[in-house]
Amino acid sequence: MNRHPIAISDSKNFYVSAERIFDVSLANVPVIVLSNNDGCAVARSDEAKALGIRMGEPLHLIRDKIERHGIQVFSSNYTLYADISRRVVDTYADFTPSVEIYSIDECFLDFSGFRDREAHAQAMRAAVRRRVGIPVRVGIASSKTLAKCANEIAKKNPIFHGVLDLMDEGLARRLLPKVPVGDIWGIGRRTEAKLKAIGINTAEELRNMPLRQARQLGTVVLERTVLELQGEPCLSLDEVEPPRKGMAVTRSASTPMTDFDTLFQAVTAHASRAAEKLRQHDLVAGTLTTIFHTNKHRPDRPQWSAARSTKLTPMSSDTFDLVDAARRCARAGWPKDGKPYAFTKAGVLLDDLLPTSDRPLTLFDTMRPKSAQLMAALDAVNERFGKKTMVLASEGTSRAWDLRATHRSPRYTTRINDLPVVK
DNA sequence: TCTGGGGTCCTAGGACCC
DNA sequence: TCTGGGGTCCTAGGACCC
Repeated sequence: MNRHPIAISDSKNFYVSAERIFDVSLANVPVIVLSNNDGCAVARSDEAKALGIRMGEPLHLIRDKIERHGIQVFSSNYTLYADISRRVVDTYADFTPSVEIYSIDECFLDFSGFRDREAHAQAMRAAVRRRVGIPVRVGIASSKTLAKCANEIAKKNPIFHGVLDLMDEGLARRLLPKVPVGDIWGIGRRTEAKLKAIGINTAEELRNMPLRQARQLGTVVLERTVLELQGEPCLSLDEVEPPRKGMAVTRSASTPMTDFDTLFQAVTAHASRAAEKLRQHDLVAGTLTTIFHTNKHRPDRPQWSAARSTKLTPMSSDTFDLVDAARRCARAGWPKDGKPYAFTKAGVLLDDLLPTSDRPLTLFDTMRPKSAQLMAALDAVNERFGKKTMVLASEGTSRAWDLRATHRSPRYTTRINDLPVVK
């Protein structure tokens, strides 16, 4: 089989490493970076990990430790991290023709064609260290999942000096029995438990699992993981970033929201931030959803969660439209049974995103059905398709026909399905 | 009035990732 | 008192149409 080496390079404790670039006094001391709301630790230096600070640990539970050990604490600075990330990617690009950005601190790299892959990876590491100041580790294998395994092993065993090449089957057979099944990319807590229940505890054991059984236990996703562990690539290197499908603005509230006005304010703020984000990315949204729920960490208190969606017609990135839609959704989800709920989280989700330039023609504005707008929309269709055409509002309703009668339109009438697809 | 199957689209929920 | 935020993909089941 023709096996192309894929590398994954990830930055060590990325947010912490980024902060350290600008402050040498942070070297060799415990450092943590907090989540958006300063709620919990999302990045930890090795020293902080050694003190037992866990990923996602709430700040209020570790105040003691911070005090006692003089741990340096930072709020997250995503603008900075994004900039550092871009510089790291630029450096990778000097070492391979093909880079897939997987996350803010990880890239998959095409490593085929290099005679000494390990030396090449070491040279790349040194370059990133020198030019950007970030330590990275590299795993190499014939599939993404195996490369992630290699990276994981290199991360935990200093003897590899930050680079492990698992293209060699003999080496893979020696090392994979030592990788816990839960450490494999794509195996989360649920699947780990299911696998352990049937005696599969390591990467080596998972790789030998019958495909049919894998599919039955964990759908095609698990089946792919097994194939990938066998060295058969199922996930290709994807250089072009796929268009985004949805986006979200959600926040936990420091003080619970118990009355509707307070929730209204939160939803309003999130919706206008969401509108900003849309415009930043030159997108419009077709669907808006609001969500809010009570504190799941307090099951002793009355619980409520609500999610309500609405279609945005026309598709929009207009702050006013989004705020308006979000408020309507929130009102629809607000509890009516009079219990004293304390909401601690609210959010606005946007879906069915399209680039602004691809915004489809709006034929009927259902919120404000004015004949002038209707005729303007039809004129836009005519102009676009170069023929006299009238489009039905939808098949199976008489509304379009009624409109046609009302306006005595001289235009032709065409089924919506017969029109060219507007993308 | 009863009986059928096939296809598509949509949605909710689960699981996972960084 | 205080417990992150932002994503993707897959499946099952219902609605609807022919």
